[in-house]
Parts: sequence; C-alpha cells; structure tokens
Amino acid sequence: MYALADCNNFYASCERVFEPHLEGRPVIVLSNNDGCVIARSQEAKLLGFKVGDPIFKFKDVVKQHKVIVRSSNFALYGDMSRRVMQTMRLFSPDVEVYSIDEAFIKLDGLKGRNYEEVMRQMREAILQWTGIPVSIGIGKTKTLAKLANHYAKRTPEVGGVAKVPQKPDEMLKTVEIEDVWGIGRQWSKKLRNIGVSTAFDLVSVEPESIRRSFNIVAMKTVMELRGCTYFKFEQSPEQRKTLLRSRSFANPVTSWQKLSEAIASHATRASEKLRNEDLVAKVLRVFFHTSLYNRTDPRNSAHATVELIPPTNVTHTIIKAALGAAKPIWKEGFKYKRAGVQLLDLSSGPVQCSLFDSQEGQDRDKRMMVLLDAVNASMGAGTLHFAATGFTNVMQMRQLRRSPRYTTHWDELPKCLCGLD
DNA sequence: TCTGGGGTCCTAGGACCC
DNA sequence: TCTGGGGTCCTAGGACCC
Repeated sequence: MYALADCNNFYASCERVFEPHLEGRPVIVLSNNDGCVIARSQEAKLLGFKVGDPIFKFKDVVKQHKVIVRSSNFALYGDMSRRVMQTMRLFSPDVEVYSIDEAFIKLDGLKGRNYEEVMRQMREAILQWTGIPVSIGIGKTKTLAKLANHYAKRTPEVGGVAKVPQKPDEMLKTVEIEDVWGIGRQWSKKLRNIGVSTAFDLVSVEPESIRRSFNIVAMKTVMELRGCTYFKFEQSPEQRKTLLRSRSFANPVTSWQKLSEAIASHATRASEKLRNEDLVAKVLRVFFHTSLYNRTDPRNSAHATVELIPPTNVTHTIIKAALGAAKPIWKEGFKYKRAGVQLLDLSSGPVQCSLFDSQEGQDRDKRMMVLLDAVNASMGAGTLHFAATGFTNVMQMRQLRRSPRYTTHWDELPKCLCGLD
C-alpha cells in the first residue's frame, strides 16, 4: 500500500505561513520575471486563474478582487518543502520525494496499524509543525494513491485523507479522465473521442488495446488503476541524465556581449549543480531564441551541441565550451528573449583522460573548484565568479513582489507574526 | 509592453553493421 | 527479370510529470 501526501496549493500556502492575514484571500504566485501564474490559492482558483496565465491580461481581476500577487520565492518554498518531508520521515522511513510539494510513502512497514489513522496523525503534525496543509491519498498502487489524493482534495468531508475502498467503482466514477495521473491533455482528448471520460471507463478498457492506440506507459497506467503495481517505489532517486539551466530575459538581448554573459552565467550554474551532485558531463548543448509570442519582430532560434573531452564539471571549461559553441551561431539583429545551457550524458564514474591532458592540470582545476565552491558557500553565491559572466548582471530577474526569505536568510527573519508590536 | 523552468520516457525513422 | 534478414545506435518529435 502507498500513500501520496501532497501539499495544498503549496506556494500559496508557504506565503501564508508567515502572513496569516492572507488566509481566506485569493493569492497567486508568479513565474520568474513576474511573467505568468504558477500557483494559486483555492480562492484564486475560483476566480478563474489558471497556471500559465500571463498576469498582464488579468490586471482588472487583480484590482477588482484585491488579489494578492507574489513573485516566486524558491528559497522559502525549498526550505518549507524540506521541513514537510522531514516530518513525514518521522512517521515512515520509506518516503519517496516526488516533487517539491509531494511524496509517496510506503505503508507496508506500518503493518497491523490503521493506515488511515496514521496518515491523519501525520497530516496533523505537518500542519502544526510547518503550517502547511496537506492532502493524503491511500491506494494499492502509486496511481491509485494519486487518485485517492485527488478525491481527498475535492471532498472536504473526508478531512484531507482518503483511501481507495475495496470496491473502488464509485470513487473511480467521480474522477475525470484528465485527472488521472499519467493521462494528459492529448490522450484525454483521444480517450474522450472513444467514449472514455472517467477513471472508471478507463479501467474497463482492454489494456492491450490501450497499448496499441497509445503506448506502453498508458497501458501501465490502466494496469495500475486495476491494482497491479507497475510504477516502482524509489526511495533514493535514480542518477539524473540531463541538467538544464535556462531563463528568459527581463529585457530582450541584442548584443553578443550580453548574450555571452547570460550563457556564461547558465554554464556556471549548471557546473555548480553538477559538482554538487558529483557528476561530470560529456555533452553540452547551448541555445537561445527570440520571443515565441512576438509576431512582428524577426524570429530566430539557434542551438549547438559539443562534446566535452574529457567529461568535466569544471566551470571555466564548461563556460569556454558553451561560448565557443554559441559564438558561431549568434546573429546580429535579433531580440533574444531566452538562453540556456544543457548538460547531457552525465556520469559519476572515473574520468577517462584524453591523450593530451595533463594530470597536473586536472588536479589544479579540481582544487580551484573546491576553493571556489567553499568561498561561495560561506560568503554568498557569486562572491567569486568568472569575468565572462559580466558585472552588469544581464540575468537580473524582474521580481517586484517577492516576500522575505523568512527561513534561510538572517536579515530576512520574520520580526512579528501576530500583528502586535 | 509584459507569456516559467525544470525533468522523464517512448516511438519512428534513418544510418550503419554483418 | 530477379534484390534477405537480422541487428545496433542515434536523433527528433511528441507525450507525460511537477
């Protein structure tokens, strides 16, 4: 048996923990550069805000309903997430962190106890200790736990915890096809066309025919809804295969100087992440393109791939490779809106030296990176950086409404939570 | 004027091998 | 006039997830 614990409206709930007066009011959180909606409180959902809505189209609604609008504050959300997950681990050692706001919990270790009862206690503890409300679904497979979770979220009477019953038909009938985990927009449309509109309809379809019309993953989803385990519990995550760092520009970029600084910044952040996970990359891809929405300006999309020989995680090597690949494909006369660096073919194994590499050179680079990381860890990110990333900060995000990073920065600690002096 | 930033897996088709 | 049967690897595109 599995449980899926999922934080309710996570980012909006994080904003509320330190500002309780936001309770009951519509709250939305914006993407980087304050571009579009990425999270909504229940009240904001009822006003019709959807994930991905560009905020500038909703100025009137915001004003009329006094919607609380916040820039994203991932320092806060990441730390709150860590606290929630820590609390879960006190109730079961088998926790698979699935995303920033949800985790699967294997319940088999709790044999003899009432699963629902334990999960209710866990829910209470998380709410009391972190201030974050969660919903919990329990089922025989991950897909069924997800489904029960969905049910719990929409059915207040169950008090935040729901379990797929022995005879699941009635519950399955209440879940629309697009709300089944693993069935997205395209497949839902196709399924509705053949008369499949709920989870209940889907379990009645012959799995083999689903495999033929869709693919093996869709078939596994059907089997999971029928109670057969296909998606395994993964306590420790598999080693990642790719790593991407990219961002839209607050203001369009037209010069090679600015674009190269952005690419060097992404290369820096990607290298740091790589070292953080003790990996090296064999392939690098760099890309940049103009706005996807602007129909009047000339459009351009460029990308290039290079092999890193030998595989590396050294910042200056990766910056050099990224800029070397980007320079020949850069063109004058375009307003670039986004750039990024992707690292592929990642491995943790020992590095095979190339014929002309000196061991001394590699050792020196390694020592330099250890020093760089240590300085930046103790004195703040970016304290030491390569000149290629520039000093004017082309990467500056538009973030006009970010709340304080209450739990991770000393100078932003909450001073008063109750409105009293 | 203003539209996010990450990931995974599967499949089909082409190039190549014997 | 007639033209096999079996593999692997790579890439692009499309689906899904948060």
